[in-house]
Amino acid sequence: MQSRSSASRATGRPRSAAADAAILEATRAALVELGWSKLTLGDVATRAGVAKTTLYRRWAGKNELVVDAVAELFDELELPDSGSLAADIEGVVLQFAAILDRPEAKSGLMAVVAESTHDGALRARIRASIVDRQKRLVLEGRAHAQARGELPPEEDPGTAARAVDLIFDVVAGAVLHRTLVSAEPVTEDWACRLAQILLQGLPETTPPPPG
Amino acid sequence: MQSRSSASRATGRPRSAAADAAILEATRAALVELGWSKLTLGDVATRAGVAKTTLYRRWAGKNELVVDAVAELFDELELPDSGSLAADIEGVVLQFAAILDRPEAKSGLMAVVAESTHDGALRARIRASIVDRQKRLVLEGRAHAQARGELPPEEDPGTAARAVDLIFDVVAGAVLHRTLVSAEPVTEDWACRLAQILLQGLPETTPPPPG
DNA sequence: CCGCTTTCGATACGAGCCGTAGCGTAACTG
DNA sequence: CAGTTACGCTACGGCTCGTATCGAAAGCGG
Repeated sequence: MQSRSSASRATGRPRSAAADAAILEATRAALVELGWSKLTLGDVATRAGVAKTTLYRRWAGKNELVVDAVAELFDELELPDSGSLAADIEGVVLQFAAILDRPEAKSGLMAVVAESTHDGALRARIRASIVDRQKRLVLEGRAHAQARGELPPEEDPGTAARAVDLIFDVVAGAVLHRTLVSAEPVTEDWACRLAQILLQGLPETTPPPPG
Repeated sequence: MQSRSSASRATGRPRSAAADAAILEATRAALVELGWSKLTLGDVATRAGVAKTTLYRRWAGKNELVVDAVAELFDELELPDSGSLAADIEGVVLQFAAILDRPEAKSGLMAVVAESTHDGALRARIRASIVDRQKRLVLEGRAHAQARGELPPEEDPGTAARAVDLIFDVVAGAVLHRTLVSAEPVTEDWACRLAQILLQGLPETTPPPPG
Protein backbone atom coordinates (compact mmCIF):
# COMPACT_ATOMS: atom_id res chain seq x y z
CA MET A 1 0.00 0.00 0.00
CA GLN A 2 2.85 2.41 -0.74
CA SER A 3 3.34 4.79 -3.60
CA ARG A 4 5.22 2.84 -6.20
CA SER A 5 4.91 5.25 -9.08
CA SER A 6 7.13 8.24 -8.41
CA ALA A 7 9.70 7.04 -5.87
CA SER A 8 9.94 3.75 -7.76
CA ARG A 9 10.45 1.75 -4.54
CA ALA A 10 13.71 2.60 -2.83
CA THR A 11 14.48 -0.81 -1.36
CA GLY A 12 15.34 -4.19 -2.78
CA ARG A 13 17.14 -5.26 -5.92
CA PRO A 14 16.10 -3.08 -8.86
CA ARG A 15 14.67 -4.57 -11.99
CA SER A 16 17.13 -4.91 -14.81
CA ALA A 17 16.34 -2.43 -17.58
CA ALA A 18 18.61 -4.43 -19.87
CA ALA A 19 16.38 -7.45 -19.34
CA ASP A 20 13.35 -5.43 -20.41
CA ALA A 21 15.04 -4.37 -23.62
CA ALA A 22 16.33 -7.86 -24.33
CA ILE A 23 12.90 -9.39 -23.79
CA LEU A 24 11.11 -6.94 -26.09
CA GLU A 25 13.77 -7.37 -28.75
CA ALA A 26 13.54 -11.14 -28.45
CA THR A 27 9.76 -10.91 -28.74
CA ARG A 28 10.05 -9.05 -32.03
CA ALA A 29 12.58 -11.54 -33.33
CA ALA A 30 10.31 -14.42 -32.41
CA LEU A 31 7.37 -12.69 -34.13
CA VAL A 32 9.39 -12.45 -37.31
CA GLU A 33 10.51 -16.07 -37.30
CA LEU A 34 7.50 -17.82 -35.84
CA GLY A 35 4.52 -15.52 -36.11
CA TRP A 36 1.93 -14.98 -33.42
CA SER A 37 0.46 -18.42 -32.92
CA LYS A 38 3.75 -20.32 -32.70
CA LEU A 39 5.37 -17.76 -30.44
CA THR A 40 5.87 -19.17 -26.95
CA LEU A 41 6.95 -17.30 -23.85
CA GLY A 42 9.47 -19.97 -23.04
CA ASP A 43 11.12 -19.43 -26.37
CA VAL A 44 11.19 -15.66 -25.88
CA ALA A 45 12.81 -16.10 -22.48
CA THR A 46 15.50 -18.33 -23.94
CA ARG A 47 16.22 -15.87 -26.76
CA ALA A 48 16.45 -13.00 -24.30
CA GLY A 49 18.74 -14.95 -21.99
CA VAL A 50 16.42 -14.62 -18.99
CA ALA A 51 14.40 -17.08 -16.95
CA LYS A 52 10.79 -17.70 -17.84
CA THR A 53 9.75 -16.58 -14.36
CA THR A 54 11.26 -13.15 -14.99
CA LEU A 55 8.99 -12.77 -17.97
CA TYR A 56 5.86 -13.64 -16.04
CA ARG A 57 6.83 -11.25 -13.28
CA ARG A 58 6.59 -8.29 -15.66
CA TRP A 59 3.86 -9.19 -18.13
CA ALA A 60 0.55 -10.89 -17.53
CA GLY A 61 0.75 -12.89 -20.74
CA LYS A 62 1.52 -13.05 -24.42
CA ASN A 63 -0.94 -10.31 -25.32
CA GLU A 64 0.52 -7.61 -23.12
CA LEU A 65 4.08 -8.55 -24.00
CA VAL A 66 3.50 -8.29 -27.72
CA VAL A 67 1.68 -4.97 -27.36
CA ASP A 68 4.70 -3.48 -25.63
CA ALA A 69 7.11 -5.04 -28.12
CA VAL A 70 5.18 -3.67 -31.09
CA ALA A 71 4.55 -0.28 -29.49
CA GLU A 72 8.26 0.46 -29.51
CA LEU A 73 8.20 0.30 -33.30
CA PHE A 74 5.96 3.34 -33.38
CA ASP A 75 8.37 5.49 -31.40
CA GLU A 76 9.86 6.88 -34.57
CA LEU A 77 6.54 8.26 -35.85
CA GLU A 78 6.54 12.03 -36.11
CA LEU A 79 4.95 14.71 -38.24
CA PRO A 80 7.31 15.71 -41.06
CA ASP A 81 5.98 19.32 -41.14
CA SER A 82 6.95 19.66 -44.75
CA GLY A 83 5.19 22.93 -45.47
CA SER A 84 2.00 21.75 -47.14
CA LEU A 85 -0.88 19.58 -46.02
CA ALA A 86 -0.50 17.31 -49.04
CA ALA A 87 3.16 16.61 -48.29
CA ASP A 88 2.39 16.13 -44.60
CA ILE A 89 -0.26 13.52 -45.34
CA GLU A 90 1.97 11.75 -47.83
CA GLY A 91 4.85 11.74 -45.37
CA VAL A 92 2.78 10.32 -42.52
CA VAL A 93 1.32 7.65 -44.78
CA LEU A 94 4.77 6.56 -45.93
CA GLN A 95 6.11 6.50 -42.38
CA PHE A 96 3.19 4.44 -41.12
CA ALA A 97 3.52 2.10 -44.07
CA ALA A 98 7.24 1.66 -43.47
CA ILE A 99 6.56 0.50 -39.91
CA LEU A 100 3.72 -1.79 -40.93
CA ASP A 101 5.91 -3.31 -43.61
CA ARG A 102 8.11 -4.90 -40.97
CA PRO A 103 6.97 -8.49 -40.36
CA GLU A 104 7.00 -8.15 -36.57
CA ALA A 105 4.54 -5.28 -36.83
CA LYS A 106 2.31 -7.08 -39.31
CA SER A 107 1.73 -10.25 -37.36
CA GLY A 108 1.96 -8.78 -33.89
CA LEU A 109 -0.31 -5.80 -34.30
CA MET A 110 -3.16 -7.59 -36.00
CA ALA A 111 -3.06 -10.45 -33.55
CA VAL A 112 -3.34 -8.28 -30.46
CA VAL A 113 -6.10 -6.24 -32.07
CA ALA A 114 -7.96 -9.48 -32.69
CA GLU A 115 -7.48 -10.49 -29.07
CA SER A 116 -8.57 -7.07 -27.88
CA THR A 117 -12.10 -7.77 -29.08
CA HIS A 118 -12.48 -9.98 -26.01
CA ASP A 119 -10.32 -8.03 -23.58
CA GLY A 120 -11.18 -4.46 -22.74
CA ALA A 121 -8.01 -3.88 -20.74
CA LEU A 122 -5.93 -5.02 -23.68
CA ARG A 123 -7.82 -2.68 -25.97
CA ALA A 124 -7.10 0.22 -23.62
CA ARG A 125 -3.42 -0.71 -23.54
CA ILE A 126 -3.25 -0.78 -27.34
CA ARG A 127 -5.02 2.53 -27.58
CA ALA A 128 -2.75 4.23 -25.08
CA SER A 129 0.56 2.94 -26.39
CA ILE A 130 -0.06 2.70 -30.13
CA VAL A 131 -3.25 4.19 -31.53
CA ASP A 132 -3.26 7.50 -29.68
CA ARG A 133 0.28 8.15 -30.80
CA GLN A 134 -0.83 7.85 -34.40
CA LYS A 135 -3.89 9.97 -33.86
CA ARG A 136 -1.80 12.78 -32.45
CA LEU A 137 -0.19 13.17 -35.87
CA VAL A 138 -3.57 13.82 -37.41
CA LEU A 139 -4.34 16.48 -34.82
CA GLU A 140 -0.98 18.16 -35.30
CA GLY A 141 -1.20 18.05 -39.07
CA ARG A 142 -4.63 19.59 -38.90
CA ALA A 143 -3.41 22.36 -36.63
CA HIS A 144 -0.48 23.13 -38.91
CA ALA A 145 -2.75 23.24 -41.94
CA GLN A 146 -5.08 25.61 -40.14
CA ALA A 147 -2.16 27.85 -39.24
CA ARG A 148 -1.17 27.91 -42.91
CA GLY A 149 -4.72 28.69 -43.98
CA GLU A 150 -5.17 25.44 -45.87
CA LEU A 151 -8.07 24.42 -43.65
CA PRO A 152 -10.82 26.53 -42.10
CA PRO A 153 -9.70 27.54 -38.61
CA GLU A 154 -12.09 25.85 -36.22
CA GLU A 155 -15.71 24.91 -36.20
CA ASP A 156 -17.88 23.38 -33.53
CA PRO A 157 -15.56 21.26 -31.33
CA GLY A 158 -17.84 18.25 -31.59
CA THR A 159 -17.87 18.44 -35.36
CA ALA A 160 -14.12 18.88 -35.43
CA ALA A 161 -13.58 15.82 -33.25
CA ARG A 162 -15.79 13.70 -35.49
CA ALA A 163 -13.95 14.93 -38.56
CA VAL A 164 -10.58 14.04 -37.05
CA ASP A 165 -11.86 10.61 -36.09
CA LEU A 166 -13.11 10.02 -39.60
CA ILE A 167 -9.95 10.95 -41.46
CA PHE A 168 -7.88 9.05 -38.94
CA ASP A 169 -9.85 5.89 -39.60
CA VAL A 170 -9.59 6.49 -43.33
CA VAL A 171 -5.84 7.09 -43.40
CA ALA A 172 -4.78 4.45 -40.91
CA GLY A 173 -7.34 1.98 -42.18
CA ALA A 174 -6.34 2.39 -45.80
CA VAL A 175 -2.66 1.81 -45.06
CA LEU A 176 -3.47 -1.11 -42.80
CA HIS A 177 -5.73 -2.74 -45.35
CA ARG A 178 -3.30 -2.15 -48.20
CA THR A 179 -0.41 -3.65 -46.28
CA LEU A 180 -2.04 -6.54 -44.46
CA VAL A 181 -5.13 -7.58 -46.40
CA SER A 182 -4.25 -6.68 -49.97
CA ALA A 183 -0.61 -7.48 -49.14
CA GLU A 184 0.69 -4.99 -51.67
CA PRO A 185 3.32 -2.31 -51.08
CA VAL A 186 2.55 1.30 -50.26
CA THR A 187 4.44 3.18 -52.95
CA GLU A 188 4.97 6.93 -53.19
CA ASP A 189 2.48 6.99 -56.02
CA TRP A 190 -0.15 5.25 -53.91
CA ALA A 191 0.42 7.59 -50.98
CA CYS A 192 0.15 10.58 -53.28
CA ARG A 193 -3.17 9.46 -54.71
CA LEU A 194 -4.53 8.75 -51.23
CA ALA A 195 -3.55 12.23 -50.14
CA GLN A 196 -5.26 13.62 -53.22
CA ILE A 197 -8.53 11.93 -52.34
CA LEU A 198 -8.41 13.33 -48.84
CA LEU A 199 -7.53 16.85 -49.90
CA GLN A 200 -10.35 17.06 -52.40
CA GLY A 201 -12.84 15.33 -50.19
CA LEU A 202 -12.18 16.88 -46.83
CA PRO A 203 -13.55 20.36 -46.24
CA GLU A 204 -16.68 21.68 -47.82
CA THR A 205 -14.93 25.04 -47.84
CA THR A 206 -11.55 24.61 -49.47
CA PRO A 207 -9.74 27.87 -49.76
CA PRO A 208 -6.86 27.20 -52.13
CA PRO A 209 -3.58 28.31 -50.57
CA PRO A 210 -2.93 31.89 -51.54
CA GLY A 211 -0.21 32.12 -54.19
CA MET B 1 -5.07 -40.27 -58.82
CA GLN B 2 -8.66 -39.85 -59.97
CA SER B 3 -10.65 -36.75 -60.77
CA ARG B 4 -12.30 -35.74 -57.54
CA SER B 5 -13.63 -32.38 -58.56
CA SER B 6 -16.63 -32.81 -60.82
CA ALA B 7 -17.93 -36.33 -60.20
CA SER B 8 -17.27 -35.85 -56.50
CA ARG B 9 -16.14 -39.46 -56.06
CA ALA B 10 -18.95 -41.93 -56.74
CA THR B 11 -17.94 -44.64 -54.27
CA GLY B 12 -17.81 -44.92 -50.51
CA ARG B 13 -19.75 -43.20 -47.77
CA PRO B 14 -20.35 -39.55 -48.63
CA ARG B 15 -19.27 -36.79 -46.30
CA SER B 16 -22.03 -35.39 -44.17
CA ALA B 17 -22.96 -31.91 -45.29
CA ALA B 18 -24.78 -31.46 -42.01
CA ALA B 19 -21.51 -32.05 -40.18
CA ASP B 20 -19.84 -29.34 -42.22
CA ALA B 21 -22.54 -26.87 -41.32
CA ALA B 22 -22.53 -27.86 -37.67
CA ILE B 23 -18.75 -27.52 -37.43
CA LEU B 24 -18.68 -24.07 -39.01
CA GLU B 25 -21.53 -22.91 -36.82
CA ALA B 26 -19.81 -24.30 -33.73
CA THR B 27 -16.61 -22.54 -34.76
CA ARG B 28 -18.39 -19.21 -34.88
CA ALA B 29 -20.02 -19.84 -31.53
CA ALA B 30 -16.65 -20.69 -30.00
CA LEU B 31 -15.15 -17.54 -31.49
CA VAL B 32 -17.84 -15.47 -29.81
CA GLU B 33 -17.43 -17.08 -26.41
CA LEU B 34 -13.71 -17.76 -26.29
CA GLY B 35 -12.01 -15.63 -28.91
CA TRP B 36 -9.24 -16.79 -31.20
CA SER B 37 -6.50 -17.77 -28.82
CA LYS B 38 -8.65 -19.83 -26.46
CA LEU B 39 -10.51 -21.59 -29.23
CA THR B 40 -9.55 -25.28 -29.38
CA LEU B 41 -10.44 -27.76 -32.07
CA GLY B 42 -11.46 -30.30 -29.49
CA ASP B 43 -13.99 -27.87 -28.10
CA VAL B 44 -15.35 -27.11 -31.55
CA ALA B 45 -15.78 -30.81 -32.23
CA THR B 46 -17.69 -31.28 -28.99
CA ARG B 47 -19.96 -28.32 -29.71
CA ALA B 48 -20.66 -29.59 -33.21
CA GLY B 49 -21.39 -33.11 -31.96
CA VAL B 50 -18.71 -34.70 -34.13
CA ALA B 51 -15.47 -36.49 -33.40
CA LYS B 52 -12.25 -34.55 -33.39
CA THR B 53 -10.87 -36.79 -36.14
CA THR B 54 -13.69 -35.72 -38.45
CA LEU B 55 -12.55 -32.15 -38.05
CA TYR B 56 -8.95 -32.93 -38.92
CA ARG B 57 -10.05 -34.93 -41.95
CA ARG B 58 -11.53 -31.79 -43.53
CA TRP B 59 -9.37 -28.91 -42.36
CA ALA B 60 -5.63 -28.73 -41.97
CA GLY B 61 -5.86 -26.68 -38.80
CA LYS B 62 -7.36 -23.82 -36.85
CA ASN B 63 -6.46 -21.21 -39.46
CA GLU B 64 -8.23 -22.83 -42.38
CA LEU B 65 -11.26 -23.72 -40.30
CA VAL B 66 -11.78 -20.19 -39.05
CA VAL B 67 -11.34 -18.74 -42.54
CA ASP B 68 -14.18 -20.92 -43.82
CA ALA B 69 -16.34 -20.18 -40.78
CA VAL B 70 -15.90 -16.44 -41.18
CA ALA B 71 -16.24 -16.51 -44.96
CA GLU B 72 -19.84 -17.68 -44.64
CA LEU B 73 -20.66 -14.43 -42.89
CA PHE B 74 -19.86 -12.54 -46.07
CA ASP B 75 -22.34 -14.50 -48.17
CA GLU B 76 -25.03 -11.90 -47.62
CA LEU B 77 -22.93 -9.08 -49.09
CA GLU B 78 -24.47 -7.66 -52.26
CA LEU B 79 -24.62 -4.37 -54.06
CA PRO B 80 -27.83 -2.52 -53.12
CA ASP B 81 -28.06 -0.79 -56.56
CA SER B 82 -29.97 2.07 -55.04
CA GLY B 83 -29.85 4.40 -58.01
CA SER B 84 -26.99 6.70 -57.09
CA LEU B 85 -23.32 6.18 -56.41
CA ALA B 86 -23.55 7.92 -53.07
CA ALA B 87 -26.32 5.63 -51.86
CA ASP B 88 -24.51 2.57 -53.21
CA ILE B 89 -21.35 3.42 -51.32
CA GLU B 90 -23.25 4.15 -48.14
CA GLY B 91 -25.18 0.90 -48.45
CA VAL B 92 -22.08 -1.21 -48.97
CA VAL B 93 -20.33 0.47 -46.06
CA LEU B 94 -23.24 -0.21 -43.75
CA GLN B 95 -23.52 -3.82 -44.88
CA PHE B 96 -19.82 -4.43 -44.38
CA ALA B 97 -19.95 -2.75 -40.99
CA ALA B 98 -22.92 -4.86 -39.93
CA ILE B 99 -20.96 -8.02 -40.62
CA LEU B 100 -17.82 -6.76 -38.92
CA ASP B 101 -19.86 -5.78 -35.90
CA ARG B 102 -20.51 -9.42 -35.10
CA PRO B 103 -17.98 -10.64 -32.57
CA GLU B 104 -17.18 -13.83 -34.46
CA ALA B 105 -16.15 -11.76 -37.47
CA LYS B 106 -14.10 -9.33 -35.40
CA SER B 107 -11.87 -11.80 -33.64
CA GLY B 108 -11.77 -14.42 -36.35
CA LEU B 109 -11.01 -12.25 -39.34
CA MET B 110 -8.21 -10.25 -37.76
CA ALA B 111 -6.58 -13.33 -36.32
CA VAL B 112 -6.39 -15.20 -39.60
CA VAL B 113 -5.15 -12.10 -41.38
CA ALA B 114 -2.40 -11.87 -38.78
CA GLU B 115 -1.52 -15.51 -39.35
CA SER B 116 -1.56 -15.02 -43.11
CA THR B 117 1.54 -12.84 -42.87
CA HIS B 118 3.50 -16.07 -42.37
CA ASP B 119 1.44 -18.38 -44.56
CA GLY B 120 1.05 -17.66 -48.22
CA ALA B 121 -1.49 -20.42 -48.79
CA LEU B 122 -3.64 -19.04 -46.01
CA ARG B 123 -3.44 -15.57 -47.52
CA ALA B 124 -4.59 -16.97 -50.87
CA ARG B 125 -7.47 -18.74 -49.16
CA ILE B 126 -8.57 -15.54 -47.42
CA ARG B 127 -8.32 -13.60 -50.63
CA ALA B 128 -10.37 -16.10 -52.61
CA SER B 129 -13.14 -16.66 -50.08
CA ILE B 130 -13.44 -13.25 -48.42
CA VAL B 131 -11.55 -10.34 -49.93
CA ASP B 132 -12.36 -10.89 -53.58
CA ARG B 133 -16.03 -11.09 -52.78
CA GLN B 134 -15.85 -7.63 -51.23
CA LYS B 135 -13.83 -6.25 -54.09
CA ARG B 136 -16.41 -7.40 -56.59
CA LEU B 137 -18.86 -4.94 -55.04
CA VAL B 138 -16.51 -2.09 -55.82
CA LEU B 139 -16.20 -3.19 -59.43
CA GLU B 140 -19.95 -3.56 -59.82
CA GLY B 141 -20.67 -0.24 -58.16
CA ARG B 142 -18.19 1.44 -60.45
CA ALA B 143 -19.77 -0.13 -63.52
CA HIS B 144 -23.24 0.96 -62.44
CA ALA B 145 -22.05 4.50 -61.83
CA GLN B 146 -20.43 4.57 -65.24
CA ALA B 147 -23.67 3.38 -66.83
CA ARG B 148 -25.49 6.20 -65.05
CA GLY B 149 -22.93 8.77 -66.19
CA GLU B 150 -21.75 9.53 -62.66
CA LEU B 151 -18.24 8.40 -63.47
CA PRO B 152 -16.20 8.79 -66.66
CA PRO B 153 -16.68 5.63 -68.75
CA GLU B 154 -13.29 3.96 -68.92
CA GLU B 155 -9.73 5.05 -68.99
CA ASP B 156 -6.53 3.11 -69.38
CA PRO B 157 -7.21 -0.37 -67.93
CA GLY B 158 -4.08 -0.22 -65.79
CA THR B 159 -5.09 3.12 -64.33
CA ALA B 160 -8.61 1.88 -63.73
CA ALA B 161 -7.33 -1.19 -61.87
CA ARG B 162 -5.12 0.94 -59.65
CA ALA B 163 -8.01 3.28 -58.93
CA VAL B 164 -10.26 0.39 -57.94
CA ASP B 165 -7.56 -1.05 -55.70
CA LEU B 166 -7.12 2.30 -54.01
CA ILE B 167 -10.74 2.98 -53.20
CA PHE B 168 -11.21 -0.61 -52.12
CA ASP B 169 -8.41 -0.27 -49.60
CA VAL B 170 -9.83 3.05 -48.45
CA VAL B 171 -13.40 1.86 -47.98
CA ALA B 172 -12.69 -1.55 -46.49
CA GLY B 173 -9.78 -0.23 -44.45
CA ALA B 174 -11.75 2.64 -43.01
CA VAL B 175 -14.61 0.41 -41.89
CA LEU B 176 -12.19 -2.17 -40.53
CA HIS B 177 -10.20 0.40 -38.59
CA ARG B 178 -13.29 2.12 -37.27
CA THR B 179 -14.81 -1.15 -36.05
CA LEU B 180 -11.77 -3.00 -34.74
CA VAL B 181 -9.13 -0.45 -33.80
CA SER B 182 -11.17 2.58 -32.82
CA ALA B 183 -13.88 0.21 -31.56
CA GLU B 184 -16.65 2.66 -32.30
CA PRO B 185 -19.84 1.98 -34.21
CA VAL B 186 -20.37 2.74 -37.89
CA THR B 187 -23.45 4.93 -37.89
CA GLU B 188 -25.43 6.11 -40.88
CA ASP B 189 -23.96 9.55 -40.36
CA TRP B 190 -20.43 8.20 -40.43
CA ALA B 191 -21.08 6.16 -43.57
CA CYS B 192 -22.58 9.21 -45.25
CA ARG B 193 -19.57 11.37 -44.51
CA LEU B 194 -17.20 8.65 -45.72
CA ALA B 195 -19.15 8.42 -48.96
CA GLN B 196 -18.95 12.19 -49.27
CA ILE B 197 -15.17 12.15 -49.04
CA LEU B 198 -14.93 9.51 -51.72
CA LEU B 199 -17.36 11.21 -54.08
CA GLN B 200 -15.57 14.53 -53.92
CA GLY B 201 -12.12 13.01 -54.01
CA LEU B 202 -12.47 10.33 -56.60
CA PRO B 203 -12.53 11.44 -60.21
CA GLU B 204 -10.70 14.48 -61.50
CA THR B 205 -13.61 14.87 -63.91
CA THR B 206 -16.82 14.80 -61.92
CA PRO B 207 -19.83 15.51 -64.09
CA PRO B 208 -22.69 16.16 -61.68
CA PRO B 209 -25.62 13.87 -62.45
CA PRO B 210 -27.97 15.57 -64.87
CA GLY B 211 -31.32 16.31 -63.48
C1' DC C 1 30.23 -4.56 7.43
C1' DC C 2 25.44 -6.50 8.24
C1' DG C 3 20.34 -7.43 8.01
C1' DC C 4 16.29 -6.38 5.00
C1' DT C 5 13.95 -6.41 0.75
C1' DT C 6 13.23 -7.51 -3.86
C1' DT C 7 14.69 -9.58 -8.12
C1' DC C 8 16.86 -13.26 -10.68
C1' DG C 9 17.95 -18.01 -12.47
C1' DA C 10 16.98 -22.74 -12.31
C1' DT C 11 14.18 -26.61 -11.79
C1' DA C 12 10.10 -29.17 -11.27
C1' DC C 13 5.26 -29.88 -11.57
C1' DG C 14 0.11 -30.76 -12.92
C1' DA C 15 -2.83 -29.43 -16.35
C1' DG C 16 -4.45 -28.79 -20.97
C1' DC C 17 -4.22 -29.04 -25.95
C1' DC C 18 -2.09 -30.84 -30.09
C1' DG C 19 -2.19 -33.93 -34.00
C1' DT C 20 -2.17 -38.85 -35.07
C1' DA C 21 -3.08 -43.81 -34.93
C1' DG C 22 -5.90 -47.69 -34.34
C1' DC C 23 -10.22 -50.05 -34.57
C1' DG C 24 -14.89 -51.26 -35.20
C1' DT C 25 -19.09 -49.45 -37.30
C1' DA C 26 -22.05 -46.89 -40.64
C1' DA C 27 -23.31 -45.35 -45.31
C1' DC C 28 -23.30 -45.73 -50.12
C1' DT C 29 -22.09 -48.11 -54.81
C1' DG C 30 -22.03 -51.67 -58.34
C1' DC D 1 -22.77 -59.10 -51.15
C1' DA D 2 -18.04 -57.19 -51.60
C1' DG D 3 -15.60 -52.86 -51.94
C1' DT D 4 -14.77 -48.23 -50.50
C1' DT D 5 -14.95 -44.28 -47.83
C1' DA D 6 -16.55 -41.58 -43.71
C1' DC D 7 -17.51 -41.70 -38.92
C1' DG D 8 -17.22 -42.14 -33.65
C1' DC D 9 -14.41 -43.44 -30.02
C1' DT D 10 -10.32 -44.08 -27.43
C1' DA D 11 -5.66 -43.63 -26.45
C1' DC D 12 -1.09 -41.86 -26.93
C1' DG D 13 3.56 -39.01 -26.89
C1' DG D 14 4.86 -34.41 -27.13
C1' DC D 15 4.58 -29.76 -26.26
C1' DT D 16 3.31 -25.43 -23.86
C1' DC D 17 1.23 -23.30 -20.13
C1' DG D 18 1.42 -20.88 -15.72
C1' DT D 19 2.89 -21.63 -10.99
C1' DA D 20 5.68 -22.97 -7.01
C1' DT D 21 9.90 -23.43 -4.80
C1' DC D 22 14.57 -22.56 -3.64
C1' DG D 23 19.17 -20.52 -3.28
C1' DA D 24 21.90 -16.75 -5.00
C1' DA D 25 22.50 -11.86 -6.32
C1' DA D 26 21.87 -6.80 -6.04
C1' DG D 27 20.72 -2.82 -3.88
C1' DC D 28 19.52 0.06 0.68
C1' DG D 29 19.70 1.54 5.67
C1' DG D 30 21.95 1.06 9.76
